[in-house]
Amino acid sequence: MDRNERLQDVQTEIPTKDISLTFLKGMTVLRAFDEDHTRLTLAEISRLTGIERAVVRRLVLTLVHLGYVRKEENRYSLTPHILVLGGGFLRGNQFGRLVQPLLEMCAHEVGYSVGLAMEDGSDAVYVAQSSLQNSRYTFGFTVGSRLPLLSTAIGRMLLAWGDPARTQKFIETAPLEQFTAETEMDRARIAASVAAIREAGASIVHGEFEAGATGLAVPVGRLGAVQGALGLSEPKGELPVARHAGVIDILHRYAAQIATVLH
Amino acid sequence: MDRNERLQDVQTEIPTKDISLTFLKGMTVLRAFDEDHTRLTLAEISRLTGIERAVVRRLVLTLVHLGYVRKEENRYSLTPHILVLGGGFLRGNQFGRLVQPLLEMCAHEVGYSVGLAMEDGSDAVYVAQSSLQNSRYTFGFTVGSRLPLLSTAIGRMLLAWGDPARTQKFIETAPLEQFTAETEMDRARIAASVAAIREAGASIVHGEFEAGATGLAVPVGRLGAVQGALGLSEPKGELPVARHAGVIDILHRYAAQIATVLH
DNA sequence: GGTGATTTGTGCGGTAATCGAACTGAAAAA
DNA sequence: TTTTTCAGTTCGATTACCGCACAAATCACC
Repeated sequence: MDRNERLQDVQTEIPTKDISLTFLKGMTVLRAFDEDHTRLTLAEISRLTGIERAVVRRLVLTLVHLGYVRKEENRYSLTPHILVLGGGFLRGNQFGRLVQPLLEMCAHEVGYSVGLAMEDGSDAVYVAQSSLQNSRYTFGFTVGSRLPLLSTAIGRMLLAWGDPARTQKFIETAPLEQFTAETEMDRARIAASVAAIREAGASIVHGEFEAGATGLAVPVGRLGAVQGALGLSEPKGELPVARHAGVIDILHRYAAQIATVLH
Repeated sequence: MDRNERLQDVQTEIPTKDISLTFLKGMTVLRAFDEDHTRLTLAEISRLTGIERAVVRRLVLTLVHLGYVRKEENRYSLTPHILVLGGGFLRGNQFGRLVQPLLEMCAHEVGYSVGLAMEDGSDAVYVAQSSLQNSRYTFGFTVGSRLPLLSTAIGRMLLAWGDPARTQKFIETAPLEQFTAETEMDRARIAASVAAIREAGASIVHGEFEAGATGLAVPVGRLGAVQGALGLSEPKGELPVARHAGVIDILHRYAAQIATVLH
């Protein structure tokens, strides 16, 4: 529901000058395909986006023509081709060749799956991720997964290490969602948490996004010019607090290496 | 050069009916950002795509407005937001939660990094990948990397397990690129190789894409309704031929599990 | 400092591409 | 059966788009 409304906005929004409305609508249609909407009819897309059905049809047909969408019966769904768009970004920034091996070594050393996220508007986005080879367990995050900035260790780390003015404004005004019983809903206390994180150079947040899970994160890049955040999630509270400092040391070491790699 | 020409084609191509030209151009602009072109000026995009510069400007501004592209000085580059598009596809198809853990376990068992690829037009596209936690080495492939169908183990596996008529036509007509000295350039022999792979239910290709590297792959899904291919690349020829059968057995076992997960 | 070749930004008139309503027909649901 | 929901098509109105042409800024080279 929340996301649908955001898609609808595109329609009614005052068109800033030099914006191509047709392209805007096309991208809106493309975004309509997400985690919860993998197979859509034209009418569904039309309702989701608020775009006229005949228009949706032509835009979707364009996507089919380009190979991003396939038609099966009368439902449309994304093809793997959509991944190529992001693939160029990943390899162009050396994620595949240089960053990924560092993440793997880091994960091996700390004993937990680690991930690298970058800021993206009002979210953090996973850009790389390692995993544990002997565990059936996974959070289900992938490259391209989004995390809320206000309620996760990685998110607050990005806020703490980013532009102070922007961060302050974000904490004061950004929408705040209650994910778990423990999600902090008091903006002043979030601001205090972020300040403490900036002081410490590391972020620890417990149970505010996934119940029971603890997140640890460190910054990648210089204060005020943050490039991303390196972090891990530990599901069950089995990581003793006494080991936190050691894990963060390891993360810091790899974060420094990653920072040099990301030119 | 090769890719640029492909982008140009979009312009001159006869517009099939019910295709939105503006959206088509917009997507062409978005595709102009790839591995080799991470930071582009408007004029460069215009040359790359063959689209009028003023038009490019409006389309790029639209992408900036949507957060997919950022401007720094007078160059434009992709933001991590581009990954969100593919993220919906990945999680919607259960790659994060169900497929990834299987890949990790498989990699642990065979001792090599394994990858899952799906067919995408005239290429194979990596949709998931495990990794080796104790090695600095990496091929540099990421999710969204493309592999040629004709010259790789994974690619030929997809051809062998796919629709026979389409496969035959593809082998006869698809462009054929010489990647290494060992790349097979004789279409008849490629057809024979694919036929043998179909017979064997597994694919082994040596040095035709990356010099010295051996690829092994098995199909995911039923013959004629292939969903993907599970494979690994072994860089140095250190995997003795005697172990191939054992590795392929393991891959088959995991491929079966992955097939059931991808509904 | 000057000159020529880059850029990006902008205004505007013509037009072609887009829109959107209305209708058909088919399929699914009640 | 009726009712609803869907995709596809047609066509006239219009508006959003195109693309030229000019201006201004930047850079390189001499």
